[in-house]
Amino acid sequence: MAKTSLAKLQPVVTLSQVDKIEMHLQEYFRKENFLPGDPIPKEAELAKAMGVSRTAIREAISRFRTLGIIESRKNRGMIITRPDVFNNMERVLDSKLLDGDTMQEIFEMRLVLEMGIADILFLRKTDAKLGKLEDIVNRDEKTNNKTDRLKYDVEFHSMLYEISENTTIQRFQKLLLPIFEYVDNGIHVPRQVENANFVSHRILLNVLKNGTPEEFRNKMRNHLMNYFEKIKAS
Amino acid sequence: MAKTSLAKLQPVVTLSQVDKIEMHLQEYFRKENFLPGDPIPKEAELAKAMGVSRTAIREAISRFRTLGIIESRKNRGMIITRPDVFNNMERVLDSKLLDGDTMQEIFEMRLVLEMGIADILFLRKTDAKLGKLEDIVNRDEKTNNKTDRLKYDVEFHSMLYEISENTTIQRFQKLLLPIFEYVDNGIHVPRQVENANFVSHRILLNVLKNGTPEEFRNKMRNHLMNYFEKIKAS
DNA sequence: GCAATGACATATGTACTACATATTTCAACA
DNA sequence: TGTTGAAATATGTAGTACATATGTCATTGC
Repeated sequence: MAKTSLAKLQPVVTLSQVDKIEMHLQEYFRKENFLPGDPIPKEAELAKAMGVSRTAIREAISRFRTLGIIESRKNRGMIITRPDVFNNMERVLDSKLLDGDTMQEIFEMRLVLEMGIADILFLRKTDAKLGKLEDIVNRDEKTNNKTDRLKYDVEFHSMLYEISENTTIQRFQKLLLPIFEYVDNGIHVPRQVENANFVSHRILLNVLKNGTPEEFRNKMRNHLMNYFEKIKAS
Repeated sequence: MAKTSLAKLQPVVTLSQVDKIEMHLQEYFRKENFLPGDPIPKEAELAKAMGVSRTAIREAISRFRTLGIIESRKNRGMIITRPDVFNNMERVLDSKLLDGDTMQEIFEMRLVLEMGIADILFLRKTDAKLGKLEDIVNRDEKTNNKTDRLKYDVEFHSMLYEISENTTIQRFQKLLLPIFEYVDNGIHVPRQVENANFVSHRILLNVLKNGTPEEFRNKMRNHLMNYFEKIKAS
């Protein structure tokens, strides 16, 4: 037999009935310009209109519900809802089914975000927020308890995201926190007073107060250096 | 009536039967240490074991299928699958139900990623990849066609993500491309030969070849300046 | 023997019916 | 007028039956 490349003619995909219903509904919602809050037809009506059983309709609708596009209030009908972009990622992450490589990549994504957020921070920083950040740094410097310091580390970086005022990025970061615990395993470094190059939270704070985005990015890079060293190998 | 804050004691949430089944299954899969590829019990068996109808089981399973955690092959049973982190975000984005603010925030996230990816690029760049990037720049510089230049712009930035070799970030970026078209609307700037500060793709390429991550970040910042100007107002 | 054919078992997909349950509506009643 | 309660409504759950695609295995024919 000749050495053929079958991979290219894969997508013959036979759509199931429910798949088709899902597509039709999606199209319907869009064409009729449904907006969040709008009620959609009853299950029975949809079933009758599309000539299929209520069972199939329910399964299709169930998908939209899982995606957060539709909400159904018992006995009152269903409405379109505004989905959360990262809605279901939570459950996927929680499933512990992601492979190590993906986890590692997501971890990298966090590093990238922290490096890149500098400009936004300088655009949005306020005295109030900087004050909160300073509180965290103060408390951090006062403790020697290992778990406390870990906690303050998380708080510090979370606060940075909060200063960005981008709730989507914040949400993403919160979602990812459990992953850091997974990947962080063993990497997390103690306060590095011994390392001359180490950039502390205090330094980052001061740069954010009086410095420039460029400075901040460079300091942040040093602050996260250990992680970059770690991923270089991968 | 006193001015009370009822908001805080909302979460009395009555879980539906299917919700409970979903939780139980999730726990079951984890405790039994199911891995991708493993077959799970038949619907009928699950229904009997949990003392509920097959209907309810099917709806719970349907959620896992929507999330990409389970795959069912007709008449052959169901197996655990490795979910894609951004699996269903596609459908959510496609629903056009996200509000403008969220879109804007996602757009910002892209800027942040592009700014922060410099270090990874320098860690992973190869001559082959740089060659491809140069090809794109060459073709870009040769054309004056507006749509072509837009195409090359997308290609250039996509190629950067590719150089990062982080397929998760790549996937995320591809997912977001349609959003850029939405938000980009009217912002997208023509080749700015007239602007002395403007950093071209050619410059970025050269810095990536012979410069440092710090330089690259600064150049990239200038390259994306127009967008930052735009978001400042928001 | 061995390959082709076909019957059967299996498990998911779809359909239909019935009833449970929570919410709203609205009329009856004190 | 305000309360109560019955009817109507629409989703949630249960159960049954059958369709359909896949795999198994025995039968058939060369």
